[in-house]
Amino acid sequence: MDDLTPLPDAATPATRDPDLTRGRILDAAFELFVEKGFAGVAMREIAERSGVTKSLIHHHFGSKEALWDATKEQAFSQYAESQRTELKQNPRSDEALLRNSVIDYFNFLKNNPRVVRLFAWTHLEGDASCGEMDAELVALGAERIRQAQQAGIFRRDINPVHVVTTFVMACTHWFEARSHHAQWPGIGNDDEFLDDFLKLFMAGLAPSADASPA
Amino acid sequence: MDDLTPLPDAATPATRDPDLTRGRILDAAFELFVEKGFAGVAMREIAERSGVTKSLIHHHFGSKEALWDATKEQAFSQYAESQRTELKQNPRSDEALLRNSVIDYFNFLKNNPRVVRLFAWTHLEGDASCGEMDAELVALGAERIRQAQQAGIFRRDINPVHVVTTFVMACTHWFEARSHHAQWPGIGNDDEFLDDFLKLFMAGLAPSADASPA
DNA sequence: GCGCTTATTGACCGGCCGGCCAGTTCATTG
DNA sequence: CAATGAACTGGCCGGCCGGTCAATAAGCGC
Repeated sequence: MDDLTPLPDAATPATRDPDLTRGRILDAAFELFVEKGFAGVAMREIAERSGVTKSLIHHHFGSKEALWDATKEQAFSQYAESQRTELKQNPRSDEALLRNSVIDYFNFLKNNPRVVRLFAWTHLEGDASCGEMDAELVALGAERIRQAQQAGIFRRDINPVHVVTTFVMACTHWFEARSHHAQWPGIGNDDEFLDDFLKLFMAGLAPSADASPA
Repeated sequence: MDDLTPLPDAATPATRDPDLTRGRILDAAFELFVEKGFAGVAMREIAERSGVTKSLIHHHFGSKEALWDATKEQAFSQYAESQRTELKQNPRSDEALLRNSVIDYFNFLKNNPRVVRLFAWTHLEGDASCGEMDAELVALGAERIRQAQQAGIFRRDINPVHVVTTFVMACTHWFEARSHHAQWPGIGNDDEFLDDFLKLFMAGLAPSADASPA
């Protein structure tokens, strides 16, 4: 039955496939929620975009809020998995690792603008679930920095969690607030900003000559 | 029927006062929009909270969108004035000025969480008006940094706009995404984070020993 | 005092909202 | 081959949405 299915594309799958239907609904919900936020999207829109009846969405997800939760959970679990693998593939703790982590995180956000927006909506909701998910990644990164501090690679008088927090927030807000600073005179593009931020960040972390160890 | 109205306090001003009415509507709209966003608020709620009829809001502002625009404009003009006076009161260009600017901006956000949320909603809308308003302030700050660079106080190989951008974004996101990182293990409170960020930031700006002038 | 303007009201509108339900189609399975 | 249950549909519901309108009441210049 799957031999020459020429156009199973947008609508009307050749055969019933609840998993695929669920996925199509989630995809449409993701796009629309990310674009307009929970309150700004109508179930009818999601139904229309996913090529499915409104009733069917309720059948699969129960309610609009449950669909929103499912949307966030799918997106965030993908995000967490992507970040975790990236973080764990290099177990060494040095300056280059941190620099590359910043670059990787920055590029992830650059390539996943919808995840950035989803974070922003979630923050405004006060939903802490995405933060809990990040806690593990941050703890991992902070531990690497702590090791580098003890090895004398980075200055010791800064909370490693705040090091991670600083670069995560600077990168995230660069993309979240793009419309805010896009027109500022003299501002550079993504790569130029990343370069300058890395200069500031890495130099700020270097052990200071006059710093007295606690 | 209106003989013994015992409580004229919150509502029912003794006499008609359209300016005060406008203000009450704007206050209620600000609180609600900031809390739930444009799409999440019903005109009926604003009417109820401000002690005014829904029709009266339309009389004064025309439409929900116009009220939203008026709300943003009022809040942002207050923000801009507050920041401008703070920035212009100290014309010198040195390390202490930048440090104090960061502290002032950080504390402004800390004391005005509703402005922070309004920025976030506005960014998600893609509305660039608040960014245009900030452009003037940023240009002013960047010029100060450029002067300090030429005086040899800061390293010269970083775009001054990116210096401002970095601290603005780190501070803003600290408050915007509080629900995200509030539960991270080992993270400090507002003042501890500000201290650590300033250490990183100021040390990162110091002229590097081995930097060759362009 | 008398109008004129305008602030203010409450009732009302068409339309859209999320959700529900009775019914139909389909795949599985015993 | 039933028949059972899940996938799926169209239509409907009560209620809320933003907005309008005619009518009233209060300030204000004359």
